[in-house]
Amino acid sequence: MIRTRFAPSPTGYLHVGGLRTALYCYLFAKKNKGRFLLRIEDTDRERFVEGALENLIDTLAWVGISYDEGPYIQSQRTEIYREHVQKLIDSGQAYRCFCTKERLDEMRENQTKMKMAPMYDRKCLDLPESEIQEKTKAGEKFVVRQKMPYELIKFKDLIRGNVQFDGKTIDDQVLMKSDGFPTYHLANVVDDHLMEITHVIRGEEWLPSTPKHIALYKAFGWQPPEFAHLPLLLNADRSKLSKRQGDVSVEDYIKKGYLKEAIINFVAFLGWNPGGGEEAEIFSLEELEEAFSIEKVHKAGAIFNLEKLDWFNWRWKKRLFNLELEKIAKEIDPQVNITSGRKDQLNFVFSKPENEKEFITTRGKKLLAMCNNLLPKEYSSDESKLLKALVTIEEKILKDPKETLAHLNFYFRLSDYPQELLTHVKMGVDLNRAAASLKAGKEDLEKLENWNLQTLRETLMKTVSRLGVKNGQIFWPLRAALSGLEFSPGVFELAWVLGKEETLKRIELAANKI
RNA sequence: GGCGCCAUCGUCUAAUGGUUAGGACAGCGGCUUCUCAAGCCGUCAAUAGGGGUUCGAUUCCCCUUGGCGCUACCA
Repeated sequence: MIRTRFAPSPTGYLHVGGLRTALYCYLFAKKNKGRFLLRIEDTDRERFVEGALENLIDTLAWVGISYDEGPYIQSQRTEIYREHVQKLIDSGQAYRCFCTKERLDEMRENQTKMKMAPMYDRKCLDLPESEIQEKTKAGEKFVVRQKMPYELIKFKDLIRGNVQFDGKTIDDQVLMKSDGFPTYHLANVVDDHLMEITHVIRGEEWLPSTPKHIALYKAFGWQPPEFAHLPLLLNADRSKLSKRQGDVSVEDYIKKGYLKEAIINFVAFLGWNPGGGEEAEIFSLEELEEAFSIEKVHKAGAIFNLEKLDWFNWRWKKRLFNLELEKIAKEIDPQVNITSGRKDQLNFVFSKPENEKEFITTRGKKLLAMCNNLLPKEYSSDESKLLKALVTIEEKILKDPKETLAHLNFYFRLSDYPQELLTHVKMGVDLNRAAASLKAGKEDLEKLENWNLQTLRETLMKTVSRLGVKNGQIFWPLRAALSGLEFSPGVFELAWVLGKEETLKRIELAANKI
């Protein structure tokens, strides 16, 4: 039975690198029908942050990564570590060290000066028992250090292959701090063994510590688990992803409105991909569970590139929204014909016009819900108009609901605009052309009785052919007249939302400007 | 400094001892019932350098270079 764990220290919020580690641990367990557990490594009391644990748990739940066991809290297990370190002392594989911080600092400084690697000089390694008793009785503080074996330590990393370190170059690691709390190295090894972790999947920054851990397993007489060291997530300058160069906490991205699907998808593909020539990139968590394999994880670090995140986010927004639209359409009209002409772009053909109307209403209400409290109340007085208007700016709302009002205002309040807006040099629309187009458009629209998207399009296309000009030469002045804006939805949509009366009024107004 | 890890387009990456080295993002260009956007199509763009092994290497090996990580009573 495969067992993995995510073992963060609650020193703040969940880091995106941590999220990816958690995700890979989770995916590996799922893929292999194993179990995934959460363990909180809070043995550093100085770095304890109030609320960090709750935040961590909430964030994991939000993205949909669930654990089968835990959370286990290391600070509640200190007795276990104490017992275990005692075994190591008894068997001579760890020893008490009474050296003061001052002595250690001085020692390291000297070593550095002499171009030597700073390492503990083992002053306390062979302290006589009597002296230990004496110092302890006198209340002297001490730590427990691991007696690092001076031998070659080899192991096979699932991602990196064979790796080896010379024990002689590795410091006698502190296992137990003077405050009675274990260090990461001890607690981690003890817990991983006790919790029967089969695969330790963690960030690459732990690779140099792995020989210490292997030595510890050996000292305890335990079988070490498999190790897999994940490539780092990087800043744009290729340094380890840090707060200084942008947002690193998952919560920051949640706040910015990124979807969990997008965050998961993006992070999963940073350092991993399904391989085998697979070119699809949009994967749900469930699909990732199926596709994941640790062998396909990269060795090199990956830059955390927000542009790609934005793309994933957009794809997921569209996909999720379309899924809902499809559901709504089918509920309204089981006979509805849905075609996806373009990527992520659905066309709905209903069997009855009433169904289409209802669909637009429901669709509009959905959009309204996304930005409701951002709109002035008076806009709701003509609900039908508001809902239609929302549908015409659907994509903008999906992009950023906070911007809805900016895209919507002109439907309700036409602001004054300069005469030149009605012209367009590139399309060959001067004032004369604009005036003629407005006049022709108004004439044809006045005659139109059945006012809908379809008929509006037909009518105005006829206007174009009647005058024998290019589309834009008719549409641009009309669109400008109806919106009073440089950018807006298309002219058919505008006329459709505004209704006949308001449409003609706005065209008249524009014509009077010339 | 010591120890270790890593190296394909700007970025994320695919593939293979023999390919026109593929895709995606970004960029650029174009298309569409007008503008912005979206979408579609196209385009630019890479095997760090040097040695080997081999008929042939981007792929395997070595060196160099570069990048990164670790080097705490932090994790």
